[in-house]
Amino acid sequence: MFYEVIVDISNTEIDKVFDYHAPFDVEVGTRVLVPFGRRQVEGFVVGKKESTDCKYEVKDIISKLDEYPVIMPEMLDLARYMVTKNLRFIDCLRLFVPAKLRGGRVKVLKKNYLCFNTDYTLESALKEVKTSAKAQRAIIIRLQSSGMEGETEINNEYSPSAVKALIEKGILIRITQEENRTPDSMVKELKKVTLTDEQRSAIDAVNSGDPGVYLIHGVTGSGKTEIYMNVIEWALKAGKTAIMLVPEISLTPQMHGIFRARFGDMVSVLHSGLSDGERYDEWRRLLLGQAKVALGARSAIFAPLKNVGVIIIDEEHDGSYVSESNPRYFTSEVAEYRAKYNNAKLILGSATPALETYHKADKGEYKLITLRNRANKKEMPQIETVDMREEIKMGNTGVFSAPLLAALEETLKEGNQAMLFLNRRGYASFVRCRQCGFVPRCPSCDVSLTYHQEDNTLRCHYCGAKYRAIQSCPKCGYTDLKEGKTGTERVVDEVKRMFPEARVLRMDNDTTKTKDSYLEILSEFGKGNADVLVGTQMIAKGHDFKNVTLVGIIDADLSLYYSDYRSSERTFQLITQVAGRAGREQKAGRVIMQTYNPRHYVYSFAKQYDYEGFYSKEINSRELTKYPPFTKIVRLLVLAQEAEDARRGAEMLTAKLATLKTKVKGIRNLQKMTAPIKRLRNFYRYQVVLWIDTDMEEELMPTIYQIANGGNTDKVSVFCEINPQQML
DNA sequence: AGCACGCCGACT
DNA sequence: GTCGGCGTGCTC
Repeated sequence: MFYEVIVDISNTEIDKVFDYHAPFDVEVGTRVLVPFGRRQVEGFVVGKKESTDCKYEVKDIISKLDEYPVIMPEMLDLARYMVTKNLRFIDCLRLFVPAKLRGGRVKVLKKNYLCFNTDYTLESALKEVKTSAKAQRAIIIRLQSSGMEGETEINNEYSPSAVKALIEKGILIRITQEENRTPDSMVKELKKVTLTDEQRSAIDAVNSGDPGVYLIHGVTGSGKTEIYMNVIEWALKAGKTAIMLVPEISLTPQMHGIFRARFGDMVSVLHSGLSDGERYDEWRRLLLGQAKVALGARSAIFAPLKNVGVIIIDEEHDGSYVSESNPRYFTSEVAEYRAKYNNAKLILGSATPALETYHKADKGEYKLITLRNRANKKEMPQIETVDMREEIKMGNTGVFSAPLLAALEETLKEGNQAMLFLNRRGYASFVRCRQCGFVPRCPSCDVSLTYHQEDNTLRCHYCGAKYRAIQSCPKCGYTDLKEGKTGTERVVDEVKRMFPEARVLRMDNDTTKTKDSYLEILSEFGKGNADVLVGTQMIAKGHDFKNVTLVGIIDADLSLYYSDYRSSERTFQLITQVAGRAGREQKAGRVIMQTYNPRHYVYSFAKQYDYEGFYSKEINSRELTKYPPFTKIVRLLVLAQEAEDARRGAEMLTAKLATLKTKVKGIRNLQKMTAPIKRLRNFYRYQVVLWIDTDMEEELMPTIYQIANGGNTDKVSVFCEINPQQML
């Protein structure tokens, strides 16, 4: 037999099938050790055949590395599909398998058990040991009744020597079993919930419906999680399995707890916080069918489950579902592929669906289920806008408007909590000399540096470089420096200045460097050990604090100013999400939103929680301007150390694409320009952007990828993205 | 990716 | 004279 092997080396040149021979049988999907050039490497068997047309000398596989295939046929097909999206085969395979497995680093946790030998009865066993051997007699009595217990437990309770003696006599038998390391979760009580009519009919619609894609559009607090769990239950009852995806940040211990309480050992949790060992164990439980529900972030879409009945993507619009680097993939595309393969249902849930998703539901490609009411019947908090231009006219140039300040004071007086949201970290976005206008910039990037007060540094938010803050202008020596736009640090400062007795916590990229720190901050706040939580984006998501009665949005316009076709959509989603943090339980909440642009349509729709209204306005303008979902934007990013190389690379690509544009139909527009950030980490950046008809993607992309990849040289690298999340 | 082959500079 | 610099080419 001949075998097709993909070697475990992530390099485009080598990312192809190599034929090997083996005197023994190897199943497709197994990892093997093969001779490769003058060395030995690991590889994956992806095919099997009777003969080979290989012109080289075909070498023999050295050995199998797994007892059973670790990649199922479905996943091999998936990898072949992903290869058409310009991904390397090996990078896909690596996604499917825990890192622990590769490089022969698998260590299975083993545990010894002691078992009473049933050839003996209690009496006959006791006869074998002297009456003076108290420990041995006690162990016999204990094990005879319990049958089997952990060796370490018995050793600790009695004595290892007694155990050893009993094993030697043959009264006890030692059994070694493989153990799974189970990640900790807060085990929640299984709450009996009564479903609302809306939830009931949503569940019925999904469970009695055909395979396909369902969009559950439900306001925050409409009880989507309950719906998901019911649908999963239904899949399990039908003998199928389920995948549940949530944004990385919402994978809190509470979330595991809810699922563990409902599904017990059937769930396997996969997320970035797991140790290699834990991840491997959870993965293996899925592969071996010991667990049937995979709960996790983005990468859990690759869970090794057979016979998937339902895939759920919660908070479908969340940006974390698009992988930005290395193997770039869209979770939703992979999910649709797997759902189709398994004839399963794909459920997308969100309070603010991505415009493209809602558009598909609108066209009838997806089945739309709408939940208009919160499960607990509570009203959504009132959103008030404050016109910051008026504040300035009245002489208030501070961070907080008068209404927000008053609301903050009231909240603190009543002993409630407040959340202040500002999507900009640091203290001030830049510093500028008032005399000569000098602004410190990053030496390796084309951006200005952000001032961080906590360690008195100037930092580049793009490459991470840190410099000592300046006291005076290095150009003219003037010491009066103006600070740029306010960041979270400054907001904390201001709150402390205005309310010295208030306890303030800050949550942003700078305060959550370790993987657990964000959970720590949230739990501190949840326990009531702080009155105000100031934070970026990351405080916006799915955490319920019952004492939060005020949410302040410091600068609502921030996400509106990005020159990005999605900026309105993002702003709408962000406001809705942040607003949802106020008044989750008994207490009523209010939201105060500061803006310089109060008449922008995003705000009027967001205030009314009118997603449909926003959608129809926005979709119209997308249609007029021919932006997604009416086209796909393809961006080729060209990077080089020398500006001239990057420019020439972009020029060459533009020429080729322009020729293509004249030959095929479906390319609407083509532009070459410098990237919005002209230089990053010492690389000059140019981009070629093209707008292609949505239905032409499959036809055009292979050629476009080919052109893009052809632009790579020893000096120039080209990256190709479809509908990039943000164009830096 | 790695590892070897290969063809030019300053050293015991 | 050699040791070693990293360019380039190949891997079933």
